[in-house]
Amino acid sequence: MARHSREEAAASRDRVLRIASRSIRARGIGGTAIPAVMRDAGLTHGSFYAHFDSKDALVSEACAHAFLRSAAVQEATAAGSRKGEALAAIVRRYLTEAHRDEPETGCPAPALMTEMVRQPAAVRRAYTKGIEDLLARFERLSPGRARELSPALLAGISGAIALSRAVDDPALSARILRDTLAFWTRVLARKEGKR
Amino acid sequence: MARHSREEAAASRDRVLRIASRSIRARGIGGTAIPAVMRDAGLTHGSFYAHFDSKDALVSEACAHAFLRSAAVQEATAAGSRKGEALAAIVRRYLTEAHRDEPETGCPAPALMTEMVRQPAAVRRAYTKGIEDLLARFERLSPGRARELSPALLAGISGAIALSRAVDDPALSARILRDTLAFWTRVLARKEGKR
DNA sequence: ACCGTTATATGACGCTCATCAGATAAACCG
DNA sequence: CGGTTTATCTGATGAGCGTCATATAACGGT
Repeated sequence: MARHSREEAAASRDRVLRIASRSIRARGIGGTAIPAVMRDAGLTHGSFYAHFDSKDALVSEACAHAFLRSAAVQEATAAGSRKGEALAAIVRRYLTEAHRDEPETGCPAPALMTEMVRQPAAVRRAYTKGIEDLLARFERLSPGRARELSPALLAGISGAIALSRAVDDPALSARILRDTLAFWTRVLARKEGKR
Repeated sequence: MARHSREEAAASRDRVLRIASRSIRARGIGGTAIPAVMRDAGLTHGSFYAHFDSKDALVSEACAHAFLRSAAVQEATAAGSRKGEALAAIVRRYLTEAHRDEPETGCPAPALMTEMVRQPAAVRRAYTKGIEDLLARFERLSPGRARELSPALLAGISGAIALSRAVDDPALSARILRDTLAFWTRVLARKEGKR
């Protein structure tokens, strides 16, 4: 009911941000309501504006946060794979049923793809920054000179995750993941072979 | 204010459906409001339920309608291209800035991708049917035996359109379209070469 | 000519949302 | 210790939503 200490307040803010970051991936931006986020954080809705200027400000930060977490996972995957196969390892981990079924901890790129067009400038900026970083990582890890391949790869795997979630037939959903993984694995192996 | 004739009523229903079909692609499903659709159709909100059982029923029909219109465009493109190059022609037409900038008349696959997970059964069914038909068309038009390539292709081009719309940097948006088109054109040409 | 049907319109219901105003009380700071 | 700051709560505002109840009046069939 009353005020918290600096650290407690910072922890509250962090909790709200983390919950929002998961919520926008699981329920979308439009489906993320401030009252629900605050309730999940163990607070009442009114205190929201003590921490953030607006919903847009929260969503911008939450979006950036989601990309950061996702980036950490990818870097860890890259670090745990053999030289030149890092990108293939990332793709292999990306196109799984686990990733499909857990959007709230997954990559924000496919989760927010279609909603972004209609978001205010600050939110789109955060998303674009995340996409730029993703592409830069792909280019850095590309075997051979496959720079122009990165956008097609990102579009391909994020599109596959989004589609596999959208479709209501489990067999079709699995096929989308499986065939897309097989395709890109072959493409990346060929690039690797070529040096 | 009063009743219309059978034909006029059917025309009203059709108008509502067509407007909804455009609206879900441009504004999303959550962003499509019945009052707005009815206003655009020149009616008041209350008469909506004389034509449709619920918003979900409207969205289901609108989704199916959007896939049908999009299919007609693709079939026309295929018919106007040389044998074996139909798929490449479809992709070339798909990955354009015009398609990116006109979602309301474009393919519903990228427009609704991320919202579908959270839709009721009937709506997801309509979307899945549309995706199945799309994949079947791609397989039918595939040069050589590129059947397992279709899901990766659909994910790749719909993901590219969605990403190119999401991003706020025009240069990046254009690059996503250009590089993805170049990549798939090369892939399809190789398959064609192989017979 | 009539009457049941129905495509519209008006208006209301209950809900949820983003945002803000005011009060409270604990934390911070001198 | 005293005064100020501020994290939180309660509650309100106004808007928009999907849905439905009711009324109207023209249509369609008899």
